[in-house]
Amino acid sequence: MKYSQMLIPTVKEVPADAEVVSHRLMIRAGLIRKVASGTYTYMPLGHRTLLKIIGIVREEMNRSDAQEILMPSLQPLDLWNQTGRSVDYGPTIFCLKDRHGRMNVLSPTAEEVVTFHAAAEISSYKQLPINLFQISAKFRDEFRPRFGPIRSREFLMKDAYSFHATPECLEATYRVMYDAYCRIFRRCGVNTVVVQAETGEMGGSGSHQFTVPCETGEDVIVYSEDGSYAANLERAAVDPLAKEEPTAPPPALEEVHTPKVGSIEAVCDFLKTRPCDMIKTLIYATEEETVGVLVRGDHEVNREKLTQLFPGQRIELAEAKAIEACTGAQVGFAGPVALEARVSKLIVDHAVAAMAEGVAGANKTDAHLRHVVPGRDFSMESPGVLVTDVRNACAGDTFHGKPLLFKKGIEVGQVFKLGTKYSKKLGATFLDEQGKECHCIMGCYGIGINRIMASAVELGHDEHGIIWPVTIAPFAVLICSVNPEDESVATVSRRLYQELTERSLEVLWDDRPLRAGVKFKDADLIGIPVRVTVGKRSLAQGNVEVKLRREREGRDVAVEEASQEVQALVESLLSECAF
RNA sequence: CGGGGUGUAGCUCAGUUUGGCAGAGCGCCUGGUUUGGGACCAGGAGGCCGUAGGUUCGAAUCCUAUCACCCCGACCA
Repeated sequence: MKYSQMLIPTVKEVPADAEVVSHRLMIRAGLIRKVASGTYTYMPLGHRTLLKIIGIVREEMNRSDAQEILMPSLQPLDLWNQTGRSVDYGPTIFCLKDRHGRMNVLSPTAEEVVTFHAAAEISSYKQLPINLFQISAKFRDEFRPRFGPIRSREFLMKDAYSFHATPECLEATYRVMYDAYCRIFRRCGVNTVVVQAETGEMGGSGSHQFTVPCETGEDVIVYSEDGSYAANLERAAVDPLAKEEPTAPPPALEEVHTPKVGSIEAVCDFLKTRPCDMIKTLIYATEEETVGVLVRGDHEVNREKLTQLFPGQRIELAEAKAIEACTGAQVGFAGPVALEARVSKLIVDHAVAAMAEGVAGANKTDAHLRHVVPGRDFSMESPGVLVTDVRNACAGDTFHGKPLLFKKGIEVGQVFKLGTKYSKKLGATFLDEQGKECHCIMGCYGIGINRIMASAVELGHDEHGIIWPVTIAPFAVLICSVNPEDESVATVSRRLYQELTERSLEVLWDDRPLRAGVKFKDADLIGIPVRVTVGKRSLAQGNVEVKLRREREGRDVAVEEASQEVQALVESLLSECAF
């Protein structure tokens, strides 16, 4: 392909709305353009990279005996109502009404539709297991699209769904998918960390998340230094803290007047104390009960851990009105003392149970209590009270005695064991060998195609531009003709282009009649792994210059040997991404 | 959804405080000189100042509404 004929709109200056490095470079290199918030067009170069990634994903899925299908993005809301996910997903789901008044969703994933097909087409254990996948546009009405293609409202996802007769069979396919994912990310040239993950609104019993560690990521990975433990923050467990032994018997409760001082920070300021000396009391509500949750002032409640304690229920922070009704005080003054009687359950985090004493709200507007002693001033043993782990891990925590470390990352893939959640709701059953009707056991497996692309840029770039892994680069080789009007340069360039193309290499030929500097800057920006520079200067010695994008210096190679040499280079780059 | 910010040329942004000819750099077009790391000279095209109302002799500038986009937050009581 000739550069002069291709739409590669590189820019020197970055549009103001690009924040993170991958977003900036993808715009500067002319890979993408924004259409509206969270929606992007992939320009020719960017599209080629998407196709490369899709190709690798497709190959590995096929190799794993998954079968490709294509389901509609437009799906009846009714199916989503049947599984209850129209509610679980909430406002993140794109919903639209057609001219007949029917409600439709723009698919964020496809468990409902694929299970609908399984219900219709699968009737015998002899048809199982089966693994179906598609690569298609997905839609999420994100409350806040950001980081360019990393969190967009429309994106490309590979989603696979497997159906099984037995848990062992699911286990086997789960393993196969897990291995396929390792190969896919390795072949795409992005390093991933695999962590235990929560299943969120997908439901199910087990999950692993594939995360690319980098600063831009929105996910937090928690791990121990020796690698024996890794989980995402939603799931990361912590050891209970050691019980603080008071030096002296704690004084009696003391009420202090704290007018309009509601937040942890304000109370600390006002009472000259520290967040870690406070007991934070949060009031949650499910459909039928009110729940009190106690964490230390410097800790955060972990929503997933809390949700686990109330299976089958939605648990949300209570509304201000409900909080006032429950505590008898304005928001900001809830506290554990005498709270047990006002809530149906009281969840106490281990770290609170370990405190010798603390400061807490007094359940009375504009008042706090000092010297609140867990166990003395509120029970930790009665039936309505549960002492457990409900907070996020944080710096200083350990698990199994090993210090926990934290790293940000971009989630690029996740595998789930779903179980029978969807097959039960949608009636996907089969007859087993005994003729007994059973529900299909399911797994599902997702990969964010655009996120692989963005992650690769996050991992592979320098101050001049992108450095693509050869496997997903838009082209493997760039021929840069620095004096294209010179006859010998034109001839040698054309010859090299032909030779390399005949060797099945994908070549972009920069034939533009521009100054060398401009062309080199563009070359660095778009990040093609191998650059062959053809110019009068080296041609005088019968040479061209061959340079890797990731290396500073190139070297001269005789024209006759150039294509052979370049092919060898490309192959050695390819072997770095082989598994 | 809450808070903050920004909408002026394809891009980055001045001009708005204090109302008075629509600006700069980059990019684009033409001609010339250059030609291995974003060249130089000369000429040129390009904007209903987000949109709709209002105030005024006069509005990019002041007022009102509205839309879009960006940032922070959205469990820290």
